[in-house]
Amino acid sequence: MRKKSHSPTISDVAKRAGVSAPAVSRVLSADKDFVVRDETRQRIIDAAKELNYQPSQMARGLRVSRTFSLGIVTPELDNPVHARIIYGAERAAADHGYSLLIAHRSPDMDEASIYERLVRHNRVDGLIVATLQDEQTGVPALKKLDHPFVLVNRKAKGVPHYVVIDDEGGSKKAVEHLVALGHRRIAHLAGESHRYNAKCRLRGYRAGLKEAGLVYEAGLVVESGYSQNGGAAAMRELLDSGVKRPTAIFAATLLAAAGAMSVLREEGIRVPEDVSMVGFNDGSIAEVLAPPLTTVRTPIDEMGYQATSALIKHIEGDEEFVGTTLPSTEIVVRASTAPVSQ
Amino acid sequence: MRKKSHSPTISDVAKRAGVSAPAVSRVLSADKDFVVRDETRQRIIDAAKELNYQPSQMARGLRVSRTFSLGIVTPELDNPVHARIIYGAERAAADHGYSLLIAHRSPDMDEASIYERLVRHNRVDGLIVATLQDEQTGVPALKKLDHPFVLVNRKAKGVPHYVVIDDEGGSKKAVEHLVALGHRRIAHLAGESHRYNAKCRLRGYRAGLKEAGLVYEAGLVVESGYSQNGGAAAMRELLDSGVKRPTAIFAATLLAAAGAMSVLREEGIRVPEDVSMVGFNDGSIAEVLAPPLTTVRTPIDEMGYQATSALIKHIEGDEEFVGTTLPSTEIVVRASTAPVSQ
DNA sequence: TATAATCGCTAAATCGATTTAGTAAACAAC
DNA sequence: GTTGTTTACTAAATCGATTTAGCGATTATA
Repeated sequence: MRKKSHSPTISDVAKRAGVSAPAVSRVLSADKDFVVRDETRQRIIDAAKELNYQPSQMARGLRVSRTFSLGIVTPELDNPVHARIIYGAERAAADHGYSLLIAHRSPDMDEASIYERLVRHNRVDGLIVATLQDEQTGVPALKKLDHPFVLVNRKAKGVPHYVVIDDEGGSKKAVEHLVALGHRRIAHLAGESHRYNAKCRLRGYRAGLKEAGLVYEAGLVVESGYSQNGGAAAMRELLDSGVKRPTAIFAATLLAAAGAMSVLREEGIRVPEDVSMVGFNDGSIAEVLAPPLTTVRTPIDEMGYQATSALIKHIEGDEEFVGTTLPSTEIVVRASTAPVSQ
Repeated sequence: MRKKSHSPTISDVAKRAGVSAPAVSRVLSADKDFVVRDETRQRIIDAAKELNYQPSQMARGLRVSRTFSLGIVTPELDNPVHARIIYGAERAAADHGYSLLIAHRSPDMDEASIYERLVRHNRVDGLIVATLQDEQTGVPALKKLDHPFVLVNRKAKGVPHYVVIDDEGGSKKAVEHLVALGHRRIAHLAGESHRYNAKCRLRGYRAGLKEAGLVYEAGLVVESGYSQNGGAAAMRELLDSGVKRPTAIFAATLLAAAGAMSVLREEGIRVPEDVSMVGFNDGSIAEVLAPPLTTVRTPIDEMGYQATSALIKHIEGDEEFVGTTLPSTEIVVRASTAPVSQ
């Protein structure tokens, strides 16, 4: 009395249409090399529809050695940036008939073993690597698998399969925005220096300064990491460092900006009257901060979407795969930035 | 020249161990009814290890009609609450050797068709329904599938398979906290009245009032929904309504609290000096608000974990499945609550 | 010594699709 | 009228596991 009603199989459809199973298979997969009379084709299609036939991906996959599933490896599931990458990836996968399997990597877990589990155990057709932790060990591990993969949100040496946002360009825009408001002493709360995004954003910051004819001052750059606590600590460090106080700050992330603002508030330094603040990557948090935060908005979900689409194309035989940098970034001006005083 | 090196199959292992494929299968799956000499068993285990053999879930699934995968249906992937449910679900799935397939439901998508796609197309063994939208249509749709499922974060009539947090108890604690601080005019920014969680939290609010001997005043409850914009609008409505201003507010969500606080700020009403604020569900945002928000912390990821574990047990033949309400909730006191003034 | 029971395994069927090879029927060409 | 082509399909093999049925060898029982 366990299972009574199975899903209809290809033979059920074949029987109903009065043909053989292969005929059904080839008609439904629109095989060009298979010649059928229109009438037979129609019978098959009708039968499939009437039974609401869905081919078993398992049986299909067993034969063609594919699972039609992709694995996405992500740290910090509750980080909105990663959530949006997954969101984009999920849409792309669904659009192409693939399913998306998520694997969370907690910081203590071995990177390589997660990749291996997805490829060997789950047999995913491809891997979406959302934040590769360590280029030194991660990239060789990925390459050794000899399986299609794509890097999201970072590049790595010798890996042509990546999709990133324009961290550098966006950061430059942030600086330009501040410069346009008259700021000339602009600090940067930077991510950890070994991180890909951190490097790009720092580079963009420097490019912005340079273009405005401002000199880079090492004392105005403090490593904060990406977190709110890091942002707070870095802000405090900056205030205590003895350098002349900046009139504006560009933080490497939204959370770091938020953390920095809470320190400023404690110190009685007003935003934006005394100091303007810009954060990187937009998010709903930006709106509820006091004051609402000016940010650089980036196409995060688009990044997930494009990476996944490209991966699927690659899996399905499209040999060329060129890395993509999504250009569109824009400043979302809120209340945390204002013209420099006096 | 396509694929050279396949993953090792059961026959590879069998050959290497000098036995038949079934022997390998039964030894590796620790089949009690299969009698082997210890030496043969060891040869098989060694061979499997040497080849790094992983059984193909596809072949296995085809035979036993299971995919060893679960589908989780979630709205608003970038909502931290849902992210944490997924996080918990992913861990539970991994712990039991299942994989987790995520399906995002955007508000415009038909609920039933997503369930159906997961069950019919992806053939998941079970469904984790994280926020059922509409009880009237959703529950019959789920039941019609005749497939194991579990409701997370809400109950529904006639569905014994659910895991929820203690919305009511947590809300009561929020009120108790405020009462302990001397507040007697406590408002509630409520979720939409048809939502499960909203109802529970309102009930908890009323229970808290009652226990403190306070009378429920309809004018102090405003429907805000769960979002920051909703919280802001409701706050404004409350201020404009003409009722005597409350000294404390319990908001149904963290975001609603944040939105409400931004309105208070605009109006020059200080938190917590003039009004105390508590939000439901903790999250990192709480720490960066001005002031940092007192919240009710709930075991969200635990909810995802337990729901998934229970679902798997159910799939694997455990007939009994009793709904669970996770008891532990606690107040996280931050700077947004203070003793009532005068 | 013949028969039964137990041990330790294997052969073959099966799951539901795809793919390769092939075949019957209709028609054309020589 | 035989051979060759084309048309429209089908039979059988296959993917990699599990499961059912069963078989030869050894030990126990009558």
